[in-house]
Amino acid sequence: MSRGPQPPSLDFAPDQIAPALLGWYDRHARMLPWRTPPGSNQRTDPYRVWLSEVMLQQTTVAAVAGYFHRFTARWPTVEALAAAPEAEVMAAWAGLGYYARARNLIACAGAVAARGGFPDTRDELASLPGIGPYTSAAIAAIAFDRAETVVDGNVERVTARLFAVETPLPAAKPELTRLAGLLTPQHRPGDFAQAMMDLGATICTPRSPACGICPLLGPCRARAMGIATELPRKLPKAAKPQRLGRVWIARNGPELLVETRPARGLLGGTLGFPTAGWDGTDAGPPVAADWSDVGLVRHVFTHFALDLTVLTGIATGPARRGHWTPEAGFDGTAMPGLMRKAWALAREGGP
DNA sequence: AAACCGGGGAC
DNA sequence: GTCCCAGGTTT
Repeated sequence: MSRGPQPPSLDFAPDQIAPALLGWYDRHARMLPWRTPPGSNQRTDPYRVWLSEVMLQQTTVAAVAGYFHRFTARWPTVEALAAAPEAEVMAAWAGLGYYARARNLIACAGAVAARGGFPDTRDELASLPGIGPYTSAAIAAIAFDRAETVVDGNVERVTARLFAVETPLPAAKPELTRLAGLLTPQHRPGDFAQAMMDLGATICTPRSPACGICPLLGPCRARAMGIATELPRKLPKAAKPQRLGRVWIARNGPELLVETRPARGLLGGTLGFPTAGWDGTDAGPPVAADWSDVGLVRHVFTHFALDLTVLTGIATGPARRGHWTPEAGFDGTAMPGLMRKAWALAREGGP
């Protein structure tokens, strides 16, 4: 039988790592709203695991906690979430970013409710919208005690350092996944996955790892070599281009002109004010008005930076785009960060 | 394989 | 301010 490349000879046996890490986790696990404490036999609710893991994609515990509380208070079960109006879910997600996640969340809730609950295997989970290799392994391990290997950015960093993998990401990803698999125990795989992520978040941090208090200090090869802070190596990233655009904030008596963006693409499906010039469109004002330039909003997206000129005005004709909504009770927090900034500027300098 | 998706924290 | 971080889907 053909074998892949064998690991270099190590100073430790891979199966020694899980017991050491689990011992540390039993003492130092972070208390998180979606987590059941280590050792407790409390059942882990797959709905809460799924919701937290989707929210945590590309973001941090601190950013997610408030959203998680609001979602679970309002929609305590996946069936409740599946039954919610889409616009309410999008509004509750506003500010968290990557809005395709919210659209996939809604689609996934519908699929899970229709089949009578979450599947309990990684492959079935991975077939659901918005659930890829990371999230499927995390739910299978944490909620269903399956011995799946969970690989996120924390696990990549811990593993790269432990084994001193010097190949830059993203090319190193398959090797790091294979090495992480060598560490994954059959017993308590969910706690092990969470322990790896806690270690990466609190001790084995990107810039200033606290190696002195690390439970894996002994076996860590990068630490021994003095290159822990340099790993994982990454290919240099391209500079972000600068884009320019305009946003129009129009009033008509007590009403504001707002618009729901197309479901796909940039800020897809989110509420905001009509814009042009930065997102592939080049439309004129959405309504006739005597526009005043009240300033510039700067915002940085994943792959470009944006300077958006904010224009305010009193409508003198019918709206060509969007719809009028009463300004009284208008909730700026139902919009993404970019539109919140524009709205804040308009309230300072607008009519 | 590469491009497309926002926002927050550390420094 | 500037740098750095972080999964899934689509093409």
